[in-house]
Amino acid sequence: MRIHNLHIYNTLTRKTEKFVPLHANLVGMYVCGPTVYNNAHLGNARTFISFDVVFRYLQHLGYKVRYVRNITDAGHLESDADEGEDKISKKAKLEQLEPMEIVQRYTVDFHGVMRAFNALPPSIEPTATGHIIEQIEMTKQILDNGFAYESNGSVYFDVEKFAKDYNYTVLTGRNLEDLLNGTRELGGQDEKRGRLDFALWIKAKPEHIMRWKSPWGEGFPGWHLECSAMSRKYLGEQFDIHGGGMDLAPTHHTNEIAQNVSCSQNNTPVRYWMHTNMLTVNGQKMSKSLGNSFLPHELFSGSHALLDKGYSPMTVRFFMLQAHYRSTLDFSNDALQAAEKGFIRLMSAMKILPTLKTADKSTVSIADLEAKIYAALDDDFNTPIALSYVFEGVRIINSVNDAKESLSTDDKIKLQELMQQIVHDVLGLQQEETANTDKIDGLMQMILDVRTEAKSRKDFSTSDLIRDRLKEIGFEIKDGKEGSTYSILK
RNA sequence: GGUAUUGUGGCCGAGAGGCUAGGCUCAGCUCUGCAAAAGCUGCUACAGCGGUUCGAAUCCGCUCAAUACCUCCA
Repeated sequence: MRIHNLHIYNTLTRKTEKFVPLHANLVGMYVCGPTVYNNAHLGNARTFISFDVVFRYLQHLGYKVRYVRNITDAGHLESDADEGEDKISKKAKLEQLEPMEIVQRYTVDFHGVMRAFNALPPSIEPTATGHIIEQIEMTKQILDNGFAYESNGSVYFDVEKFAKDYNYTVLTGRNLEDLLNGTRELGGQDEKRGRLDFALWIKAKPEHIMRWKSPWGEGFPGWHLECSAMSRKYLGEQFDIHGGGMDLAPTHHTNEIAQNVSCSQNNTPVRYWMHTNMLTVNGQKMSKSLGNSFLPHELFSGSHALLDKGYSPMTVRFFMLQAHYRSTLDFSNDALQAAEKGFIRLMSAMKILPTLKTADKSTVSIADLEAKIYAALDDDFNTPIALSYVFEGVRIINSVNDAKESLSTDDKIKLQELMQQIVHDVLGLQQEETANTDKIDGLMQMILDVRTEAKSRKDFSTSDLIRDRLKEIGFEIKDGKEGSTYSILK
């Protein structure tokens, strides 16, 4: 276990607090996953990349982490007022497919996107439809505890009753009265008693495809319930970290807490709530409904109208890590361009690091650099600051390579370990080169030898011709003190 | 309308009462046959107006602007 001093910003307290897990060395973390009725867009990806770094860093520190991220494959209605159609069912009807075909298609898509961004798979990825029994049991328990009521085959959570015994708005700190006033009036024939009440179980209309038997008739679970039931099942009545996008805090997470508390009577089901901020486009939130969302493949290929060219998954991951997870991040061509250059510089430094020559003494302090990087990550996963010090490392590597600074053998090993662990293991950034096979390498070496020979004869027209022609094909030549090297341009 | 949050140099984006964030761009220099790369140096910063303080981009107040939530979204 690494000695550390991790602090996490907790939405519950609106403060950055020292992280102390419930059980030493073990961490339970739940993150709200996607509703698989559509392609995942980049905003979704940002959240999961942010939590991927959290997961990776916790593991790096030596914790045994159980990371649960659900797949919502039922119960998510079009409106939080518990009206409208189930999103999956709607899409299924639209495309004339089985709901499970929709679920399968977009789950596969989601996993592909996560893999492209080098996000580690969670420890458990449970689905809502796989936990109907748990959700029914939980609904029963909440009913028994008196915080829900049945109405015409549906079961609703009684928010105002809950608010008498507990703090319903702990997470957002909002005033309950304001919420009540801000919500629309209930219609005359409404099944709900209170304006803020939400469904635990919803009676299926005759045309509804996805339905299960329950003590209250055939129906399906409410959206908020699955996360409560599954986090409870796999992480217990109280666990360490719960995460999700900021837009989930006021409704989804608030209701989740109410369900957990009313079910188990445990006042604090989650100790640290983490919320990631939104990805914006021209200052506006990227969202499916606004129609300004980017699909990952549009970004990789550059086919989106707002882009000049494509950007690789690792460039995008690097770009996202240059902003803190609790800040909005604006998506633009210029910003991506800058990120791409920076990322390439980082990766080429990583590549020359093992080849550096060592000296008797170091002129730089690797221990200092290490301390600064860990201090940044310990401060609420501050990846932009950590990256700024990683670039200090890049400067050191390049300077040593230019013989302007020197490294002892020990320090070189230390720097290699540090860069490897931070850049690859924690930040999840990796070299992404087009197939660099041995044959290409041998061929290029031969060409470079011919060119070097020409240069030694001061036949610069030949050496320049070789360089220019190779560049046209997509190979860039760099002449260094120790000879020429090549890299494949994208 | 209510409730929040934010406003940093050409762009992105950290920080946060006194000490160069960083990346990209641009200009100059060093190195190099040239180029590229790399290193060094420099550039118009902290929305506006007041206040607290020896000192504020950082705290307080007001104004302006933007965004988010209150309705589906990570």
